[in-house]
Amino acid sequence: MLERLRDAGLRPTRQRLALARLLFGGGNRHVTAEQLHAEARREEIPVSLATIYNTLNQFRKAGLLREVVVDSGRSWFDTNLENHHHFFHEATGALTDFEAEGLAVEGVPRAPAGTEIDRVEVIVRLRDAG
Amino acid sequence: MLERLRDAGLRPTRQRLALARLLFGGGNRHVTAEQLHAEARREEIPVSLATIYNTLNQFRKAGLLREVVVDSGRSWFDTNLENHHHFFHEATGALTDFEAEGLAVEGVPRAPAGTEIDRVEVIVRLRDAG
DNA sequence: CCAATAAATTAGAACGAATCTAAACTGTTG
DNA sequence: CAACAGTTTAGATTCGTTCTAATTTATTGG
Ligand SMILES: [Mn+2]
Ligand SMILES: [Mn+2]
Ligand SMILES: [Zn+2]
Ligand SMILES: [Zn+2]
Repeated sequence: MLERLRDAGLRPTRQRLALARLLFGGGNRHVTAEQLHAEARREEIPVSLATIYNTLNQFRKAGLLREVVVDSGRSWFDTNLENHHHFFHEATGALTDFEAEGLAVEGVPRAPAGTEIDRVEVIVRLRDAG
Repeated sequence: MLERLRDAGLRPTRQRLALARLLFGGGNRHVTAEQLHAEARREEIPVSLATIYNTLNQFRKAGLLREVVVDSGRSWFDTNLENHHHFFHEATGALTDFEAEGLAVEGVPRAPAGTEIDRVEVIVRLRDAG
């Protein structure tokens, strides 16, 4: 973790180390700022909400996290940096990955003049079956 | 317009009629609540911001508008109900349509148990060329 | 037409997510 | 270890959106 932070040009402070452990210590995950803050409190890591926001944004800028926009109103952060897409279940707010391998998006038009394609994002919105 | 509102089960009030004219009177468009409110003021249509929000949400529920989520923090409403997708230019906030004809999304995995696919949304994020 | 009634609109308060401020604290360097 | 830049923090602030409760308006059936 220490290495990872240093490589990203971020001082390995207590808070950043603890949050990096929560975020990257297990498998891949999606979190909101409030969720991560609650989790830190549970683990008795003393960290303010302001620092949670600072850290998530710094990690994102450093390329350690991605942001996923599925719902206006709150931001999700994603530790999975692989090429992948998302299911989003409106009813429950559940956000899950699916691999981009096997998925083909064909026939995307040319980008408007002066711009180029940064990313093609696919969001599969789910509803309850029935 | 009157018909359209009645068919949607919405009383054709002054405000709804005026807003429907702004939204559906010309070609297709994308608006935020604040944008529509500013436009109404310019046209000297007396309508409160609360009514703008009420109306946009009622129109969306009635299927007269779609919501487009490209940025956490503000909602976009879209008068284009055809099957289409979006370019989003992060730098400028410009949101533009492209037709779904010619676009193929293949290999979308099966929906998780208990759910079914509602919509497959493609967002092409743009950056400045260079 | 005119009540009577239900529905819609409104100003302003409230809310939730996110950012900002400026003061205290901590990691790094020499 | 001293000095300094970088970081954290509580609390204030901002912004988009929703809520509240009082007023106004549309509809209906007499
Ligand atoms: Mn929403
Ligand atoms: Mn954003
Ligand atoms: Zn993901
Ligand atoms: Zn559109």
